[in-house]
Amino acid sequence: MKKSSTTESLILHAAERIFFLRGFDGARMQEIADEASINKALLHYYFRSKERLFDAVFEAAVSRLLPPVLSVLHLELPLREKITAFVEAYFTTVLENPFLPGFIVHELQRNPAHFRAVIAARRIDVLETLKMQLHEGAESGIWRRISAEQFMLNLFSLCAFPFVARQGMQALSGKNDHEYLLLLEERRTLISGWVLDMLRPETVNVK
Amino acid sequence: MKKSSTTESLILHAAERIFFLRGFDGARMQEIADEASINKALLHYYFRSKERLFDAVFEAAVSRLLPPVLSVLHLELPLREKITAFVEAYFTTVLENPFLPGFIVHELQRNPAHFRAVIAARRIDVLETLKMQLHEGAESGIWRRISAEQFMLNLFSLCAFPFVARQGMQALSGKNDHEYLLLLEERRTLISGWVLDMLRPETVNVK
DNA sequence: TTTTATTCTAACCATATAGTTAAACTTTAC
DNA sequence: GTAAAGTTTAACTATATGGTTAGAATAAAA
Repeated sequence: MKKSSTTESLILHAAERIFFLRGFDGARMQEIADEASINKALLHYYFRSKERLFDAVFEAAVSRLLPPVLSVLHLELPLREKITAFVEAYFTTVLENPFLPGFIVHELQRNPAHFRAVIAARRIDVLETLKMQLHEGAESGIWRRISAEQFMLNLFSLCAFPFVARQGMQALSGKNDHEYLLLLEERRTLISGWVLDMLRPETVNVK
Repeated sequence: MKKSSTTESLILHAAERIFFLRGFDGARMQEIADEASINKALLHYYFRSKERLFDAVFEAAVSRLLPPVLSVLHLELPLREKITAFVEAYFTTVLENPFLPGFIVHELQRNPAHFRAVIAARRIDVLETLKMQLHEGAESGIWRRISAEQFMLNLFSLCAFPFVARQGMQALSGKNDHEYLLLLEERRTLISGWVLDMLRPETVNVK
């Protein structure tokens, strides 16, 4: 049973490349088979159907992105460090899988229930810890009052959107792939500062 | 030739609903025909092929989003007002077409050249004016030094991502449709403040 | 070595889908 | 009112696609 496991992961990796690139509807089983250099029937031998193969890929994708990224939000860390840790975790993970965010975002639209199910199954609660921490910070006057939801949206937006809309941003900015990567690396060092700026208590009339 | 123009826009609207929801690959010509309550052959009579019909929808979509949103960036306005105007334009447009951002983002991934072509054809240059304005602001010490690209990314990210990843954010936050809309309306009033926070010259050790 | 279970393939099937055609219906022009 | 042009439809075609099957090749067990 040595061969089976390697073939299975061979298929999974090929399917991942194709599904990441084309989404569920755009992907062809034949193309996945070709990508894996195997017969199309073998796909069905290992994963009964296109749906199941896709589910496996999606599950793996979510597993690769969410845990490393969301777990830092629960750590016992000052907000400042937590933000930096989040940004680092996000960029590290996503720079290794640049199509991941777009893939997930598209599946979010295609089949919202799918993602909900995955989230529910993992009992993920991102906001719990964050809410407390932000509340405390606001009470003690260190941070501006902001809902955990808006804070999360800001953090996610600044990190994820440049990947999700990469092609569009490149088109608008005229940057080539290399230049855009530099831009992303620069962001990696800047985002946590920006997020903290948004948290700083409002200064009175900076002019 | 009265009927033709109404039928054409009837088809376009139906196609828009379906393409927005399912993307090019997920959409079926039959479903579009049903949505428009017409015969499938009529789609081909008005728009030779699925590709052409999609192109028409995409062109219309880009036309609806980009001009109102990007044009404000060229106005002779102080940065502060410009940012507010941008956010207002974005939310006004997108709240009327909630699937627009996701649709464009997906097409960006599926066929990057398509968007590039549209941008090129319109000779859009978002950064030109912005660069000067940010440079002047930085020279005079009013604003922090930041590249126009990063600034644009920040602005776009904070506005667009909550729409693009709406289903995911709702899943993570547990908000229902109505609650999420409230969150978006709240953002609409907050984003320009945040963007300005990110622009404010770095204060020395706020602790 | 022989038998059995597993892994893999070529050829096939059923169906869904984009696109076509020929004819009917409707509007416009005269 | 009639002919021509434009619009719409039912029925059809060709093909792409997900999935199946029967059997070959390979590995494991005896």
